[in-house]
Amino acid sequence: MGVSEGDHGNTGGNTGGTPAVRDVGIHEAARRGNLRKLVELGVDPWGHRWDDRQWIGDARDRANEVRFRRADGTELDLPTLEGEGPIDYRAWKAEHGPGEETGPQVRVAGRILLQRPTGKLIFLNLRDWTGDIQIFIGQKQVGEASWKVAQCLDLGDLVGIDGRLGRTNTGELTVFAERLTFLCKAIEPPPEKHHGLVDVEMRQRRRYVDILHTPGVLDTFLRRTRIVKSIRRTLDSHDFCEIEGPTLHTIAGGAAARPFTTHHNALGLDLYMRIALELHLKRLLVGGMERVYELGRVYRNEGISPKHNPEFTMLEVYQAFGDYRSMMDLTEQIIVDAIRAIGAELRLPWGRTTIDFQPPFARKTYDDLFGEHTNVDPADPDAIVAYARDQGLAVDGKHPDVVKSDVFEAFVEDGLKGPVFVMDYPASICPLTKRKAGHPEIAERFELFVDGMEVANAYTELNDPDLQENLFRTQLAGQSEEDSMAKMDHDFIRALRNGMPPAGGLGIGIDRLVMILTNSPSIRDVILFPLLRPESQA
RNA sequence: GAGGGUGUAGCUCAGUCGGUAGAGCAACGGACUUUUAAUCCGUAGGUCUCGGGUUCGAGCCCCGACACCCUCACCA
Repeated sequence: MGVSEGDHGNTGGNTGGTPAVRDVGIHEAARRGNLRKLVELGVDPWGHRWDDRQWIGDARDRANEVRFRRADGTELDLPTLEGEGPIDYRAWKAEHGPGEETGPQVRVAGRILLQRPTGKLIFLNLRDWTGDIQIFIGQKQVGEASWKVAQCLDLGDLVGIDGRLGRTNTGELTVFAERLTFLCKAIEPPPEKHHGLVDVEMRQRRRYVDILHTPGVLDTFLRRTRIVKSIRRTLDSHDFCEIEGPTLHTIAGGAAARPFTTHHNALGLDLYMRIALELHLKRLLVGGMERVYELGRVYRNEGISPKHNPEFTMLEVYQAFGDYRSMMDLTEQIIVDAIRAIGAELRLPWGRTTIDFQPPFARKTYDDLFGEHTNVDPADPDAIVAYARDQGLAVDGKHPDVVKSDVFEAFVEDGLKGPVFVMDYPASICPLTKRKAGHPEIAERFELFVDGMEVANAYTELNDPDLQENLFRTQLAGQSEEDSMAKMDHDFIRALRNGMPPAGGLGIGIDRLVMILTNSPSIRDVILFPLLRPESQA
């Protein structure tokens, strides 16, 4: 850094919360200098209420109100920049004059992204979350007080502008400032103005900078909120009610994953962060909440990858007297509604390809896909084990259906472009699922795959308490207890003994759905604050 | 957990064969009332991620650590 406090003489003695002992970089020193000048002008550098303004996007929408009034009283529309380069608006005025431009009064606020001072005139590019607009600040036009404030502006500061909407000589829509109101100082400089923040690690650690300066980031996260709102709207329109279940569990049930552990001091109780929403929602089915869902965070203590974050958002839905086919229709509607909610087409770009979400999505059985992709008879366990061994998969000591599942995951799932519903899984790997009538070896379960990624998972829910208890007791061969979904939960069994209506249940990984709908290659592109190791404080 | 890659100014990036650390933007000083990544003149800014080693000499070679990215494994 090299610039110590004394060098510029503008950090010492500052009582506005400046850290007492710290090497202040040249950028911070300059900004603190401007901050002090503002204070000397009697301006609060941290601003005040300014909520009677309009969005920049709304101001831009008033562009058609900017008109040219000729001396004879007639009004003309202005030429616009539609698709073309800059316009020589000065020449246009000379041609159509004499006259003057008129435009509506606007009040906007935003962050200074670019500054182009040209002597007694400053152009700003101002941004709020609805868009950008150019500001014209002329020394004569804006008045002495505002001009003095304008001399203290740094990139990244927040300002409010009162002025008239108009166009500059090049035709650019601009607010011609009549008053400048300072709203907040930025002590840290923004990133490089052409490229923004590029370093992936810094983008994640300083998401506030990323959202502001990396193109498309704000849009992706706003789309995420629209998708989530749309999902709630779709479910609410079918009379589902949203609940909040416990996130601290004494038994980490409902899925096969390693949990995070935690501890309650007063109770002296070790607890798990939930890995799924399932078992409590089903208890509510027993309790008569016939259509119920939760949209919330679950935690899995597993590896991190472009498709996995330790905490992620899950939707689980349960519908009394439905089954997995009801859930298939609902899944389609949730996704199609969400795509419409973000104003996208049903044919969505995905990397270098597109994915077509025109319903109905393909529906194929597990065994059919298994046979298509492996040329092995899905009903022949010996052939499957032999195939798995040939392909180098570990088979020793594993239940044949586990081997079949391993083969499916290794050689079928990745090839599923989708969207495709994979239906009817081997019952032995689905301990919470009802068996198909007349086919006890097949579970009424589907998973929705898009580009090899599991996006949704649904069952016809198992509601036979005796069978459920048996499945909890029977560990599958080759599965360690901690890897198994089948963790005994006596209270859940007791709930089933009170009678759970036959039902369909559905789980959707919200982060993955958002990835696909926003064409984001990594789950960390759709999670605001993904887990990172702490920054070293050196 | 295994393998590969990256780490240089506030930011974005160069850095040749191992021989004095570079640019653009940002910053500072100056000029400029219609600019568009404004322009022009000048100035300042570095623990080359960290720690060892080899060498007369290391941003560069070797060893180790840390962080992030990618692939694989566990998982959704």
